[in-house]
Amino acid sequence: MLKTLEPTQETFQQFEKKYKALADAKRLEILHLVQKHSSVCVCDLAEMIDMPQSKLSYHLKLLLEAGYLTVKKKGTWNYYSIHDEELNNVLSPELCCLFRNEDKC
Amino acid sequence: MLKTLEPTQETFQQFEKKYKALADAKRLEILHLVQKHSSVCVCDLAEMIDMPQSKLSYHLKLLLEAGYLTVKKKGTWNYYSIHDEELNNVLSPELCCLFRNEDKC
DNA sequence: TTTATATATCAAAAAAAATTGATATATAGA
DNA sequence: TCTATATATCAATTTTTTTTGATATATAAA
Repeated sequence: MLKTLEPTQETFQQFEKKYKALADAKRLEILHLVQKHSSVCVCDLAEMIDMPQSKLSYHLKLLLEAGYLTVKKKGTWNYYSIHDEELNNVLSPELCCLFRNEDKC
Repeated sequence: MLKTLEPTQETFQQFEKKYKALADAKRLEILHLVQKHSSVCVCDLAEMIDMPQSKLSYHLKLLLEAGYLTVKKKGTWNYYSIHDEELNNVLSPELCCLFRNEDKC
């Protein structure tokens, strides 16, 4: 059908969560760094961004819960990567360039 | 030049502000309602969204400062409208449909 | 001029989010 | 097995954001 459905309260709440995760300079920097390195473990990232580990883990958790990151465990290390589809759903194409490597950028 | 510039701390802070403004279900609803009505005054909007006027003015201020809205004064009334360009800069095309009327939606 | 209405803003209180330091768990390597 | 490292999580504190009710300002209408 062609008709646009009226967004519900729930819709707005879902986007609130998505945007809240992006509403922090440090988390945006984290996303950018993760993108740049494709896959990074917490300790390396903590060094790059100069942030205490527990703090970083907190921010990673928010980004993860919002769907912007994925994790893979390797031994004691947790490697984080960008979840492109989720980011693309939310960000304008111009902004995606900040968080993805694309030919067109 | 073709090379992508590294984003600075300042860049991330600017986007933090942009996303913060969107990181609230009520503000998203406000944006949607303003879009739907093209141009609305505070008192009408307050009724539509069932929100005390001072609270609404607070949220309108944040959206205005983030650049997503414009105001026009007519007598005692302040009419708010969507600032499309700003929204488009930040939102994915799919999301813009929530806040704009477009042929393709 | 007086009265009523629309709006923004302010200060105080409440609520939510972020930071910190400590600790628990799991794994790798000696 | 023992030790060291990577990570997540927790409780307490601090910071930021939101809400509330009151008030000031401006305009319109009587």
